[in-house]
Amino acid sequence: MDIFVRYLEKVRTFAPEKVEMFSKACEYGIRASIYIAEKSLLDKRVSLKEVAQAINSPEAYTSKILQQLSRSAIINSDKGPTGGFSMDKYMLNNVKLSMIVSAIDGDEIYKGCALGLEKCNEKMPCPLHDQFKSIREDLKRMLETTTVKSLSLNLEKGLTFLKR
Amino acid sequence: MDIFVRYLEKVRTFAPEKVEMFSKACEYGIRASIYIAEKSLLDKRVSLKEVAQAINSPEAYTSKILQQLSRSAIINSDKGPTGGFSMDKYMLNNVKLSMIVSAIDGDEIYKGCALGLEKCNEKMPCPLHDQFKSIREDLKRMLETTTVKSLSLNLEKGLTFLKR
DNA sequence: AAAATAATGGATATTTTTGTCCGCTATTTG
DNA sequence: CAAATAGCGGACAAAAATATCCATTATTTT
Ligand code: FES
Ligand code: FES
Repeated sequence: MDIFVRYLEKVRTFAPEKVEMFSKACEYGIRASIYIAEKSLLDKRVSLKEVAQAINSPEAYTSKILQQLSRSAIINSDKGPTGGFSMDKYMLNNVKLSMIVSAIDGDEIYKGCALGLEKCNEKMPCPLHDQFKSIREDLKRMLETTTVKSLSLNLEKGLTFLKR
Repeated sequence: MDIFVRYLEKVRTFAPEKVEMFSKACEYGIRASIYIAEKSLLDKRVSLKEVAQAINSPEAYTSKILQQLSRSAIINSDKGPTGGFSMDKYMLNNVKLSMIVSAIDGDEIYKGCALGLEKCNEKMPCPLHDQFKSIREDLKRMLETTTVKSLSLNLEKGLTFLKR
């Protein structure tokens, strides 16, 4: 079976280069939020440049994503010297990953059909519906129960990394 | 919280339109395989046109995907009159979804990091690694244990649908 | 008030993915 | 062997996602 997969590797001339669970924008958004949260725990604001360096993301693109998170009231942004991005106490204690994902990728991840049919639909399920449902629910539950704060605490302890 | 999400809906001016677990190519590939398998169970070959209609996909694009599956030896293709696509007995009984996904999307879905770091890595895990791992493993197990045949049998029974 | 700083918003560019077109090859039928 | 059929392969086109540029706005410091 591993041989089979290796064989496919060579033959795969067509199709996507990368396929990930979240969009790049969302990945940057989550990583940035965790970094901002970590610094906010120490009452520090961070500039766009700092964020982009910390999470190893393109600066200008990251700017767009932070704007989106700011508009969604998940993070604060302040202009001018001493300005930058931060997360206030309330958000620090309450923001779940699901909010960031919703703010950037929308709720397709929850409502979408595994096989791309127009919305997941119990009444006319696609062939993969049953098998997919529980996985999607696990993912949803995970995103809805995981706080950004808990992730930033692990980061601070040096247990996890935002870039390599 | 529901109000929060609805609020985001409006504010969401930036970012991806659709974010799905598999690429479109892979979705078409899986749906096509299930359809071809269903017909092959009745010893019928199907043309590209039939497949595209059955799964409601763009014909020319579907052609590319079927070529890929054919090169990967998952389905057979025959030229000329009476030609078309089919799945032989062996494949019919042995093809798992994971093989189709590997053939089209590659194995990024198994190896990739949830937050987009260069490959998932136990030694230097991203902040979401632990939470993500079990979900990814569930997904992997599901794909590796689900046969195309079983899905096509449910389809034949009218329990599931390839288009709406 | 002027200068410096940092985010913002809009336009634009690049890359990737998705989708199309069309002449070619192989196969079957008559 | 000619005609019809059906997939193949390469080039091309459109759409979406990702990424960049730069002038502007808001804020702070001097
Ligand atoms: S209908 Fe496809 S996942 Fe529910
Ligand atoms: S390192 Fe990110 S998922 Fe394993």
